[in-house]
Amino acid sequence: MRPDDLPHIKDLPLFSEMEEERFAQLVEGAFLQNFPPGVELFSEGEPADFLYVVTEGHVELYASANNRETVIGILEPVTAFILAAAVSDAPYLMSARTLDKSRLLMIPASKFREMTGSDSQLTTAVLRELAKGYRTLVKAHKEMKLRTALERVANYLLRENKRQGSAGHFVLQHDKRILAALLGMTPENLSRAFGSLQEYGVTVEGTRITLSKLKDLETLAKPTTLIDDPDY
Amino acid sequence: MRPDDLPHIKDLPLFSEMEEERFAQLVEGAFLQNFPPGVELFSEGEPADFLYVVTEGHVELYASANNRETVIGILEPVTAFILAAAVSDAPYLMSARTLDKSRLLMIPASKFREMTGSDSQLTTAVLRELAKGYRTLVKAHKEMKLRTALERVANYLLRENKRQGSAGHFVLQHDKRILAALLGMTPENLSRAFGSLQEYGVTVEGTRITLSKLKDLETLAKPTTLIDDPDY
DNA sequence: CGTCACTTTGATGCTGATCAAAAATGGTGG
DNA sequence: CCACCATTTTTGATCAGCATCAAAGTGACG
Repeated sequence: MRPDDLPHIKDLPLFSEMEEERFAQLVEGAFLQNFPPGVELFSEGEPADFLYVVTEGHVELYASANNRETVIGILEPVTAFILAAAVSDAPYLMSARTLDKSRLLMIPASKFREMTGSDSQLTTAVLRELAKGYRTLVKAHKEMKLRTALERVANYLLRENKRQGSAGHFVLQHDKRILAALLGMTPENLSRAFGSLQEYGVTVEGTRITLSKLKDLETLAKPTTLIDDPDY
Repeated sequence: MRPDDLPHIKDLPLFSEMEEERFAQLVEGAFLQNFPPGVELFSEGEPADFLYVVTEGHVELYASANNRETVIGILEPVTAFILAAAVSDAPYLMSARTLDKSRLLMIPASKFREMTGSDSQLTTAVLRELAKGYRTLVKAHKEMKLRTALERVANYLLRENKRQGSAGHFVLQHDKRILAALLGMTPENLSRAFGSLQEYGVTVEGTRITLSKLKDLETLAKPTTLIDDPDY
């Protein structure tokens, strides 16, 4: 691991409160590794050997059953993931693959569990982080059960617009195929959804999105802080 | 609060490791209260003032948007709920109501947060409990995105059969209306799903269920530990 | 024993999946 | 830099799954 990566990682909410010495201890058995796009990091059902942190690139969490596959979430820097499995010493419930060229910190789960047992700063930070992750997942679950596919697309566009500076135009961060799975629909359906949203001022040119009738789109989407606000 | 309730509660995984004195401190500001069925305990969007523990009865966690309502989970004794909101000092993302006559421990969230900051036994226990809750939710989310309504019903029946002793017959624990919402479908559809499952050996007489062709039902349902095993 | 909520049944229509194929895009090697 | 290939995206046609609306049947409880 490059020494100049460390400060960057130490700044994570997860580690920032730890004593330097404790942090050094945690990280000494860890790897910081580069991956090309499309690499499978782990597969659901495997024992959770590592806790991961994305520091560059993007990671897709996905799950399969019955010949179907769906995306549970997409992680951007800087985010720790698979915390619950690592804490519980249980099998991964999701698989993970890199979407882009990515840089990941891999902390052996046994070491991590050992340290969460003894370092209360760390335990508290992990608890906060996991609580945040839990709430994110509740929102995703609510969205899935309470909204139609078209509403999910509309709200996704509104969230992404806000996230990229509320300029009224932005760039899709992922392939439409992956976006479709994240939104719980087929690529064909997503394409048609974009078509239907034209009358609500949505223009799609490749990955470039323009929202020209925000009001109308919001009337359709009916966003709510209790699903759409990432800080809530 | 009745003094003889305390030992019962102290036995919760959440509290069992705490020192007696700390536990007394936590519980001194708490209420242990009886509720009739159908009482709304709190509503999504409200600040999380209490952490709850069901000690008797059943509690339904539900959420609304757009005139739609869905059930996120149903809790039985003895379970702490709404941990993430209490930890995060954030608004509830779900509403809760009693389904039966119920007995609930209500711990002021501020007190709870205060103590998780200072008692590392408690912090660790909360972390474990929350990690378990997170994994339960991941399973629910996967089920929702990866299975059809009929498959969800079939798998629910298999899980419930196992939970009630694998006798091949058992009793539905909730109104079919509520069960339908939990499974992400309408009551009409659940009724029809039961009809379709007759050819797989499923008999429904009121709340009494009999499974006479387990093999066939499993062939249809394709249960997997990574969704259906509560201990995984 | 009447009322109210829950459940079932039937008819119909919308939402979204599937299948097939054309069009667009992006990366690669010549 | 261009031609080619593989992949992604779009478009069209069709179908299955599930919701909705309406109404009858059932059961619990005052």
